[in-house]
Amino acid sequence: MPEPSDAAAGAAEPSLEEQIAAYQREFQDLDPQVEQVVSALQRLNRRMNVAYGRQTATLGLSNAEWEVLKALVVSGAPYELGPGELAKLLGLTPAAMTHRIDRMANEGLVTRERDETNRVRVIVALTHEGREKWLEAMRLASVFEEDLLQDLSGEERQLLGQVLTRLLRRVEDAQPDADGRLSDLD
Amino acid sequence: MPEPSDAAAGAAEPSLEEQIAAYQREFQDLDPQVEQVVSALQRLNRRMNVAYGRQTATLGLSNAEWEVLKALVVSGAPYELGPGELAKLLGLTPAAMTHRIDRMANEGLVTRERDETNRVRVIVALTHEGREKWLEAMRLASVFEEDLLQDLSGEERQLLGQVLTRLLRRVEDAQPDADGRLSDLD
DNA sequence: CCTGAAGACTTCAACTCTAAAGTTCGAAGT
DNA sequence: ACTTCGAACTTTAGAGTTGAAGTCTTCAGG
Repeated sequence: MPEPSDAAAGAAEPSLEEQIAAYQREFQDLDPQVEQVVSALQRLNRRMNVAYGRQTATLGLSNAEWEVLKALVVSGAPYELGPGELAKLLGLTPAAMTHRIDRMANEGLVTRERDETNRVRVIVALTHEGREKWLEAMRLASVFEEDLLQDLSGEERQLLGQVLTRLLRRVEDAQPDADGRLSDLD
Repeated sequence: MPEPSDAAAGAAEPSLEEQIAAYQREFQDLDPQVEQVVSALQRLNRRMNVAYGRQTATLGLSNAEWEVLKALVVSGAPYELGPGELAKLLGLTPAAMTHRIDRMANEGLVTRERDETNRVRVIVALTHEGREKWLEAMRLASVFEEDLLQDLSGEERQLLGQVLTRLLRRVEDAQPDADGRLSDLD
């Protein structure tokens, strides 16, 4: 048996510390404190997304579907949006949204109808089943988030929230939505 | 001229506050403090990724290519890794990495050769041009990051970095890499 | 009215990723 | 040496995305 010639075996992901050390080695004028914040933030976010993905998967929901459900719920009653609106909110092209809605309509998560008062528009509406799925996913997510922050004191949570919000404001002010479609949904 | 019948026009992305309010309206047992942290974190991260994407694009680099370059640089001299290693590090399938390397080799960012001591392995090596591209991108990124954190005091930066690192550790301990390929690279 | 322009959505072709099968090579056991 | 097994990579088929072109509808002006 050829021993796992550490091709894919030895490519352990570098720890956060190792990675930061590597950056400093390769690029001297780098503030380690800044890099610590940025790298931890990005890595944390990725791990969280993986966790969300696993959870929604247990409900038979893809991340793509989860995002559409979220957008509809956040929009509030009557939980209706057009494909174009959804595309913009999720940061997809309208074409992609057309197909995504196809699939979700087939699964009964949403309905698609033409708006009779303005026949150019199409209305995508959350079904009861779609809303239930969202609720289930939300329950899982909130447990996970609560657990994640468990070790933080109330004060730390507050501070963390405030600082992150300040940073967010700074980015948003700096990039005034330049191209129209930024975002995935939270 | 049909006036922008607010189909895609009126779908302004909800502000962070609006979104959190919407979640609470639709799902009562939600800790607003937790949600503030999580939502700000996710949104901030997305905006940052958009910013990185714009920057690397000005260098004629896709985000995909940027990630491969990062992995190679972080691996240290001689800046060589196998396709399998890269795939694992970036959280892609080996198949996807094969194609990505094809493209990057065509553009001269990396070279691909068979390892003559073990002809099963393939060695992907950073070219001089690839390293230069990485450096340019890194310069842009570090300026952006420095600017982002500009309003934070040294103390705040330190605290933020520590808290995020604690959270990261918590996630990583909880999901011991379950399926083998988690991650994009930071 | 009829025409032209612009909006909202869909269709189409090209691209990238995943999952699974296929190919090639190296290391043991016999 | 021969065979077999496993590892590393590539190839192939299918899902999902983008960008561009196309369709349908509405509205404004001649």
